[in-house]
Amino acid sequence: MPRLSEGNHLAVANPLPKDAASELDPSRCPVRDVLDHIGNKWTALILLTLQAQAQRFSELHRAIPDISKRMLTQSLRELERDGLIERRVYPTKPPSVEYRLSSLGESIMVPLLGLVEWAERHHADIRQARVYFDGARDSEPA
Amino acid sequence: MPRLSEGNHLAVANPLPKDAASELDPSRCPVRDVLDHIGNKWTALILLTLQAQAQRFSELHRAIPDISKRMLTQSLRELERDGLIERRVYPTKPPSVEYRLSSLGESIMVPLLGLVEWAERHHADIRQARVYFDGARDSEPA
DNA sequence: CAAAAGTGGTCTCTATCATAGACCTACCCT
DNA sequence: AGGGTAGGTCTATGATAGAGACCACTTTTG
Repeated sequence: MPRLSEGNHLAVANPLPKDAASELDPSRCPVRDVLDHIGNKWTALILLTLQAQAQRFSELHRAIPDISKRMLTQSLRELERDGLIERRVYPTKPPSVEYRLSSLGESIMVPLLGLVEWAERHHADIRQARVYFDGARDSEPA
Repeated sequence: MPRLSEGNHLAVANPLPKDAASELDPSRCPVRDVLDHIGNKWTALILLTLQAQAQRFSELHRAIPDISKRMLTQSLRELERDGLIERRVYPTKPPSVEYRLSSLGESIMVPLLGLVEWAERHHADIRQARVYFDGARDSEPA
């Protein structure tokens, strides 16, 4: 049967909604751009920590002990570059650096906290699903 | 300087017991567990694609052309293991496999779509912030 | 029959990236 | 002068993502 006679590079044969199609293009897909960043293992964690209050580098490091300084620096730079946090240097005796959410950063907290809430509410379900999945694999009949 | 309580870490909502060790353990932190997964570059994209409609392996691959089969398989397994999607094998002539959101998977779409909406709404701000950040480095005023 | 093509993957190789942790400069305290 | 804190940078290394070959099975086509 003649399927996909069209030569489109996207090759979407289904009448998918427009938002699904736009997500295919990484260069102009906001979702991928944003999600790739906040999904970066540490970024969301940093945002959530800063949401409580502005914090200094070392405070952040203590709050998230299992991040390396290098990754903390890198993640903070990225968040700063994206305008989600602000970096303020105070010319104190040893110059202290404070990181705080920008207004843009605060605005992302709303959906992000929604996800956090979901995670807390359904984490047990996920763990249970994993146990079942792994168990079913083990006792899979031949 | 304001001393941050050591147990702050993400548990903004709950009063944290002195058992800070449990917070350090990523496998026990629902937020990290969940975010690490849905932030995994492809997983959120797959969920969003499946949200439109249940799809087969090849359909998914066509819908997300720039994922390799290997990563698609791996991501689908992970999502299945976490109970977010269901894998149904139909014993057709060439056995066809259909992936669809589970009820748990549908429930995560609510906060996830919130994040998507945020991303679409603020993507311009982010890009602008990046331009400013990168430009400010070059033309740093004295 | 033989070849092609589609479905649902697995396997291997390689380039990239994150991580740990050593190191560094500057300042303060004792 | 030794040690501690602050805010990082640098490097070696292990894990990981990505590309693409390969596989078993089946239907279609010549």
